[in-house]
This record gives sequence, C-alpha cells and structure tokens, in this order.
Amino acid sequence: MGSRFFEIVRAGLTVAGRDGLSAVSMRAVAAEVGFTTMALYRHLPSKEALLDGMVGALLGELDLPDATDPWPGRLRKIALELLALGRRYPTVMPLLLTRPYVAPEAVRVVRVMYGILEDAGVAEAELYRVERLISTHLLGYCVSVANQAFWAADPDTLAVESVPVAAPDPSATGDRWRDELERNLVSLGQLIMAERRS
Amino acid sequence: MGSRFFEIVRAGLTVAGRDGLSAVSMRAVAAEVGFTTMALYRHLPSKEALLDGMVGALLGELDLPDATDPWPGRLRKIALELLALGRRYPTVMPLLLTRPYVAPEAVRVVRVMYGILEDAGVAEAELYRVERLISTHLLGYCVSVANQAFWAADPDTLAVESVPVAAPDPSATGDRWRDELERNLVSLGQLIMAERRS
DNA sequence: ACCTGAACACCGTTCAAGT
DNA sequence: ACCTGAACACCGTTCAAGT
Repeated sequence: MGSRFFEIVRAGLTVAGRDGLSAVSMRAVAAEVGFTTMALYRHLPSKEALLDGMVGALLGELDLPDATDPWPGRLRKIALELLALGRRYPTVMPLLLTRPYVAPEAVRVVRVMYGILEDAGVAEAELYRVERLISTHLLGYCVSVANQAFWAADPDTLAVESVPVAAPDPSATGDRWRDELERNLVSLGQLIMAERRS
Repeated sequence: MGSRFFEIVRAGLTVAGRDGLSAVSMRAVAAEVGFTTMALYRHLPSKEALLDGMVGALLGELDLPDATDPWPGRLRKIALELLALGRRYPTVMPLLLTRPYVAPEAVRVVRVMYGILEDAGVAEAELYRVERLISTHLLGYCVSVANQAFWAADPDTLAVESVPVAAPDPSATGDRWRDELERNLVSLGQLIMAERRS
C-alpha cells in the first residue's frame, strides 16, 4: 500500500473513463502506468483489489460540501456531484452498488450523509435506514442516467410499445436529468422532514 | 428469435445464478444448452444480446401483483419480489440499472409501476419522474442487499473506522433487510401521497 | 447451403527461468 | 533476492475448411 498503489488505481480510473470498465485489464493498466504487467502484483494482490481501490478513488473525486452549509444545500451538492461523477465514469458507477464501502474515501461520503440527516433532525433510530434509502436512490438514479438506462436503445421499438419513458417537460432548460434530480431532492427533503424525531 | 433464443437466455440465467455473472461465457452457456459454442451465434448476434435477453428473462421471473389489489399492496408485492429476485441472481441485478428497458418483460414491470402511481392519484406530469424515483431506489436497494454492499468485507476494519453501517434493530425478527425494505415502503408511500394531484 | 472447429487476439494469474 | 516473460487456461468472435 505504498504510493504506487494509488498511482495504479488512478491509472485504472483513467482507462475506465477513456475506454470503459471492460477495457480495464491488468495489461492495460500496467501499460498506462508504464509498468510491466506482472509488476502490478507487487503492489496489489489481484484485479479484485484493483477494482476495490478504484471505488475508493472514484468517491475520492467527489467535491464534498462544506459542513457549515445548511443541510438541504449539502444534500443537493453531493447529489449533483454524484451525477457528474457518473458522467465522467459511467461504466464504473455500478461498482458503487456492489462493493462494500470499506475504503476511507467511501466512509467519508457516508459520514457526510449522516451529518446531513443529523442536522435535519432525523431520529437516530431511523438515521442509518434513511441514509441507505437516500443513497440507494441517488446511486441507482446516477447509474441509470450515466448508462442511459432510461432511454430505449431503439426509440421506434419504444414508440410501438407506447411506453412514455421520458415525459416531455417544457420547463426543463438545459440538463433534463439534472433538473429531474433536483425535483427528486425536493421530494426526498419532504421524506427526510417526515422522519424527524417528534 | 425462435424459441431457441429463450432457451439460451434461460441457460444464461442458470449459469449466472449458479456460478455468477463472470462465469457467463458463450462457451459455458453453449455447454449448458448442449449446443456447440458457435451454434449460439445463429440464435443471437453477440454476447451483448445474450445479456439483454437475460435482463428480460430476469424480470420475466417476477410474480407481478394483481391489478385489482389496492396500490400499497401492489407496491409492496413488487418490491419484495425484486428483493427475492436479487437473492436468486445477485450478480445479474446491476444489469437492471445499466440496460435500457426494451424487452417486453421489462416494459410489463414499468407498466405495473405506472398503474400503482395512477391509482395512488399521482399527477400525470409527475408520474414518470416518481416512477423513476421509486424504481431507482428499489433497484439500488435490492442490488446492494443482494451483493452485501451494506456490509464491510472485514468487520474489524469497520469497527476501527467506527461507522455503524448496520444499526441494531431490536424489533426486526427474521429478515433484517426485508424488514428495512418494508419500512422504506412506508416512507415512499408518504412520498407518493405528497405527489397526488391537488 | 450449412455447420464446425481451428485460429486470432485477448484475459488473469502462475511460476520457472533468468539476472 | 529480485524481476520478468513465457505459459496456462480461459475469453468473444471470425472465417476458412469441411460436408
């Protein structure tokens, strides 16, 4: 776990952002850092460990909100940061829902969420549950947007099926999914308020 | 798209449920159905198509609620079905957040969600957004539970970090994460009620 | 015309052979 | 003692060679 480890993990993210997660091979990452393939194995035990490290580095790129800001603004900031992160590394995002949060950078993010809910006045007995409720929505949403899962591959097929996947929203100005995320945050804010200790 | 296609896709799910998604190779699936590897390519164009088909077959296993039931019961039923699905096919679940819902079995599930929200009285202008809000939470939650992302790989590491990932819940009887999902559904029910047309 | 299996360019990881 | 690259057992897909 020398500094070479982080160099390798960052190279993994570089490859993933450029060519997709499926292009993240030990050979490709080694080439990216200028090592021989087998030299990687002296800094990490397996590709599994590389992916776990990438999850940490990914969350490490989040620009976390200032703890002195009001909690709604902090929630909004972290949500928009996650959305932007997904657009930078679309194919890596699903790992955030399948790997346990053990890396320090991951724990850091969960702590910010706890702080938000505490400041909102959520009862401690509900705090961890509500955090998982909010976080799984945010991650699920950002993963879906990043991978364009809300769109049909073939618009004509969808038209035939007549399922209005994306309702027209005349008030939306620039970024359709960012606008929708902000609407969701209003709903989630109400949900959080309903969970305050009485 | 003869019936052989579905046979192959079901074999893919069988392999994935038994040995994990990473074990789903064209060779392994071919062996499962008793075909030669290259014979698969006369029924589907690529492994990509196999995975898309598996998403459809996965959602096809959902036992959908009766449309005549009250909407809260329908929402609960579909949520618990998704949780159970994740436990049967943990490694396949993330595909539900990265592939567009074009297969008929996928469209069917989205239609049920629309029906639930319509019966709840959600304004049409908010219907598609709220459906995505609920669905991304349910999928994110079920993917996390299925892949044990809520637990730390090493409990000792987590203790050192002193992040209470799983708060003790004395009232929870059998299935900890199922109980939590039911609590979340109460919160989401309130969220849905708040989105009703005025 | 149809099917198949060898082959190509990969992959993660092991380990013997080199220095 | 340390590093490396050949090798092993895979992978998705192509395509020429067979019938």
